[in-house]
Amino acid sequence: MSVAEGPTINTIAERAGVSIASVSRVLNGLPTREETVRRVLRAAEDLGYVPNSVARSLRNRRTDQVAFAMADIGNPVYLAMVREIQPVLKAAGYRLLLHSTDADVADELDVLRGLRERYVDGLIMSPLRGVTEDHVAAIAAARAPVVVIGSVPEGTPVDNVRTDSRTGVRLALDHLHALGRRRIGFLNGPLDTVPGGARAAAYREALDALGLPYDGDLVEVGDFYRQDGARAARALLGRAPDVDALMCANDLIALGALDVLRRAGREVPGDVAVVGMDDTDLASVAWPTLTSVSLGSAERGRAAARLLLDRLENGPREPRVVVVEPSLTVRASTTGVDPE
Amino acid sequence: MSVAEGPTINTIAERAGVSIASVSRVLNGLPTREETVRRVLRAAEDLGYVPNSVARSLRNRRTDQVAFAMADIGNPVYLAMVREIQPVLKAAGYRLLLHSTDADVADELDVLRGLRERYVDGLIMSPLRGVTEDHVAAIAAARAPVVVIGSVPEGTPVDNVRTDSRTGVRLALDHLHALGRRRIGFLNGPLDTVPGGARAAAYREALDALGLPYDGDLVEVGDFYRQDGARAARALLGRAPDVDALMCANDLIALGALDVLRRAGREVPGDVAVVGMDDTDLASVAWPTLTSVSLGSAERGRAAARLLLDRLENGPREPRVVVVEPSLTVRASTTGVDPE
DNA sequence: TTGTACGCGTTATCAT
DNA sequence: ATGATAACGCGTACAA
Repeated sequence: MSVAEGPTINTIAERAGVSIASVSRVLNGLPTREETVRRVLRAAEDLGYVPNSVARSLRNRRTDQVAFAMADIGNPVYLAMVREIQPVLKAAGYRLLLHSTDADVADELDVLRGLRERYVDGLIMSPLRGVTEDHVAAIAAARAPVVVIGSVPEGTPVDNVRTDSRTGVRLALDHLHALGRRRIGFLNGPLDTVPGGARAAAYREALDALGLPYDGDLVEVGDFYRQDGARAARALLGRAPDVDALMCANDLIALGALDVLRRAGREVPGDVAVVGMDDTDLASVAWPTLTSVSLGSAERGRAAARLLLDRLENGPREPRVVVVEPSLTVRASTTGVDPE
Repeated sequence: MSVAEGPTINTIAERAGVSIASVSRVLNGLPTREETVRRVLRAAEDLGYVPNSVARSLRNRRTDQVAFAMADIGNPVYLAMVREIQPVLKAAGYRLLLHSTDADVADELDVLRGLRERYVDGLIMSPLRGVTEDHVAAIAAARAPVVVIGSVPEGTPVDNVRTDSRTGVRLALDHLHALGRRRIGFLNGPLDTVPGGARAAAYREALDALGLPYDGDLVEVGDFYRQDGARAARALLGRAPDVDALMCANDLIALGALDVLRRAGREVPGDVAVVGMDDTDLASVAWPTLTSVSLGSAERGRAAARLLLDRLENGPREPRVVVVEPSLTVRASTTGVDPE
């Protein structure tokens, strides 16, 4: 509430009867005569002095801030990432800034261009619709290190944390096949998103590998949210009532599918087995609990934070790629049995 | 990746053959001779100039940043708040900084004291264990406006957004009573937290109002997470097998209770009705879907952001209090019927 | 050991 | 209309 001006090193210098240089030295622990140290510290204490971080940033050319730009804070995947990123940065003395781009490419580019204002020392970004030429250009002009979570075009000079959703889909379909399912439907997200595109290809590949035919009636595309999943599931069930399993491009879609199956009186997994993707917190809350492909969101967040810190502390070096392996968390929506 | 130094107004001035004052004027849209404007803009364009936000902050004494400090990003309640706060701030031109204090009072105080570094223009804070004298002192010394989400001691000079969990508990118990439940258990969070304490009192009051006796066997205290809820539910069921309803201090606790009831073969709501609190996303995902007391997390977040913006834009004024009314979202865990 | 003076990049005041 | 110059608060090379 108070609007009083804060004390600066000048105020302290005056009060302690020394120069601002001495004040600065004492405050930064540089060798100083004991008497001077005492007087400065005393004055600083009395005045309740706290260094101005903005001035310090200007002088030091670093803000001790890092930003994380994601599509949508509401998505549990990004939440899992933030949860891991935050403590890593905090431990290293960085503050975390959050950008929500609403999966809007223009917004993403704004964030990247904004880096030139130097309000952060680095950025972790997870672009939904992929890294375009514009992204690459903006990253190059950014003058601050960027770590991208998600796939980037071959040869893009950026630190990069990715997963292998292809293998992820494969794990899921293998699992379903082993359970005897042969009519495996696929509820995907938008094809113009990176995950959507990759998962579409992966689905066909996995079918091939299993010797199952591709049937367009078994595929439905919507957005990545629960209602879209419900809509898609309804459509697919109408067209292909004999479907005996649903592979979903993320957990939210799977939840929507579960809703629809329940209302339609189809048993899960008895009639239709369901697999989600991302293995979010929701998977263990759903009923039946949801078998889900983990793409290591938490690990990816942590890895990205570490890559960025390393770059911030050690400067330029070869761009690095970290790949997080997917895994399958089996729950009741495919086996009928809940893991402890 | 590049480490090139960025152009400053000096660079531009040189290139355009004018003084830095003119550059600044042009860039800030102050009246300037057309010829000068053209040359400056041209130079700025050529050089890809972007103003340095740190220098600007130092000069303007404002950072255009606001922080939100919460106990735990993992908690869906705070997530709901962030989701609302972010767009409001963004629209007003502020960046959002996130602090996770792990419900640690010392951490909260650190954040408040940190305000004196002036790295943000304002702060929204949601202290779990209440506003202590230390908080009040730190807020007063902060030299940046603070908005507290949660209750604050009477007369504390801070903008404040609160809800009325007392009424919230009352709504839930009325609902359960109307459904014929008479042995209503209570799974609470830690009593030394503000929500925990308030809800404990509210539970007794509501029982009184309904003419139901208070029975210590029907009350269990744990932490605010799912496992704690499960533990508490187990204990309570052991002591009072005749319980016919469970009021839970938040949704996570309720989820834990649902897990236990299911394993124990108790029907929900047939044998035991369950009510959660906070009405998070999880409530509609759970099975059965969870009746939950909404404490307006989203509204509270939005209100807090607005209060802060108002204070930032209009300066000192009387501290204000916004109260968000609770409401009950009825779902299957009490009625057996899903809404819609 | 200490003080003076300059630079970090902007904005704003005051002459001209 | 424009330019020189003084802040904003801090850190440090250099001189004393």
